[in-house]
Amino acid sequence: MRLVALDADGGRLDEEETGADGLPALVARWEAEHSPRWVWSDAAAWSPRLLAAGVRVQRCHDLRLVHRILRHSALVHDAQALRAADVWDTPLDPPEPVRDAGATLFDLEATSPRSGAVPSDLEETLAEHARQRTALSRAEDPARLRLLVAAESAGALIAAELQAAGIPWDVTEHDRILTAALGPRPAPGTPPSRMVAAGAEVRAALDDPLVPLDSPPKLLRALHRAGIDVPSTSQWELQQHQHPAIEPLLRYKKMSRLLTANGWTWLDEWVHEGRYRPVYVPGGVVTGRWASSGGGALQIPRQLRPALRADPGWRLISADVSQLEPRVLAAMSGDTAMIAAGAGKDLYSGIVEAGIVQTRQEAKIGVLGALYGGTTGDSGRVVPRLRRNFPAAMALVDGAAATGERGGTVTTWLGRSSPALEESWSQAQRAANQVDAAAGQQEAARRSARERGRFTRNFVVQGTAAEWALSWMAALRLQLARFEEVPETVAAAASGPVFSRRAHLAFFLHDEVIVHAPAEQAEAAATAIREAADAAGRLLFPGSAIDFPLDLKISERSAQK
DNA sequence: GTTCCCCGCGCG
DNA sequence: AAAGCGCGCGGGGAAC
Repeated sequence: MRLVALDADGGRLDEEETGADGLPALVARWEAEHSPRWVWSDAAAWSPRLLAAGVRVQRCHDLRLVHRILRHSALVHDAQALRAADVWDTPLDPPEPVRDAGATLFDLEATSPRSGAVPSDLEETLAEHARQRTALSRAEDPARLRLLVAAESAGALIAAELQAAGIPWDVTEHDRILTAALGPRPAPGTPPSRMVAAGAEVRAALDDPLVPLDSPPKLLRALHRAGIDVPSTSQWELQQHQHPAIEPLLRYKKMSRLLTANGWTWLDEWVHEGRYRPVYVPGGVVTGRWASSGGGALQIPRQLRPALRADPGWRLISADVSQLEPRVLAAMSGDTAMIAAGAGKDLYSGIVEAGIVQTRQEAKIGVLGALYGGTTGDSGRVVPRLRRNFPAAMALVDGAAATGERGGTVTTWLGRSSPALEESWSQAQRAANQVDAAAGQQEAARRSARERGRFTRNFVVQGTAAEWALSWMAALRLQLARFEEVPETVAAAASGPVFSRRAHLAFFLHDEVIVHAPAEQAEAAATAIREAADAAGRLLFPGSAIDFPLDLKISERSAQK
């Protein structure tokens, strides 16, 4: 394969050829000599093989991810050429981890580039890069879009690095939690003892020795037969009722969830040599949030947090942002009252102290209602008060909702736009507005419009929060990469060649990061996390008084909240 | 026998 | 307690 060096205007400066085996060494040399921004087809395809060889790059431009932003962004006016190149519009997940070691027939496929992936040959890579450069240079507000492009690309590197380093995971502690909750690990195919016991209690209370507790339709019929009149078997419906079967059933459901989602089978499949290596999917959510694929990385139950444990002589530094989304909304809208309510403290308490609501819980429900479009219950009662006290913030989300109800497109702070609607949606709306439209048709169209409005209302805030989080992690990653290496004697070998001797990101969850660091670097890592949060705030909202306070802890074990 | 959808629930 | 947004996953069971 060939590497080409380009100048700032896209002109060719230099090029070099190498075989696949020589690639990491050549990349390492160019990285050291030029510190370039690597333009490549897809970090998810290139980065893992470099990391495995002990090579890390500082910056990249991920053509696949950037393409998906630019082709939809309302800030890009001249996108015909980009949209025509639709092989680049690929949502492809990273390759499946090889689960079946016996599948030798497919070994070749597992190590070669992914079938159906974006092009990776030099000419098409250069052509797409040129299209993206053109689109960016002609965009409205190119500076913001360039921040987004850089942040999204940094995210692609971080996702690959998080997977390579892994989360230090204490199998013994995980087993202890499972055993305490479920009973000792049972033989394969048999349920654990405490589930068996809870199941027996439910069946006795229902006076029905054969109820299949794992089949919602059958369980629902059995509940009805016992006189428990619930519309579904969900826990919050069950909690409304008094019956001796309810308590053991809820207990059974909790245990069943833990066992099937994160039980011993999960442990065997996903934790190896003390590391859980989740598959992150940057840009996997329409709003720009990350998704995950396999292992449920973004749904690790809080109950299992104690199983995250630093290697000997290392620490975990976990930090989450307090009320990220409302703060992002306050900053975007420049709502001075809302910014002031959160300044240096808990935003919800600030709303109470400003005399807008009585309790922190009310403040939280009201703010979530504002972000999600809640109209009923407590949230519906509090939102109007927020609308009076935070007019700019509420105007921003109300405006986004109104745009969505009309079928319009909304755009995040840095330029990611909501996906286009199906033509059938607009047709249904038009049809419902004809004089002869049936009442049911009109009601369905109104409901669908309101749903779209709630989606676009939330999109601008959730999407901008995702941009803030990417900027935070990108700044943090570069700072951590400058830390000194610690001696081989305290290396965390399981973190792999790039990360075993230096503080590194180990976990990310929307508004939370965990860094795994040698004990002597823990304080410095904590400082870096705080500085990166401040930097992200200034980068996205220069001149704004908004702050992003962190809840940060240094420990050997990740504490349960 | 395989594929797809729904339910329910974990996370933010 | 959920509600109002965004996800992934396992299990059951219908559809193919």
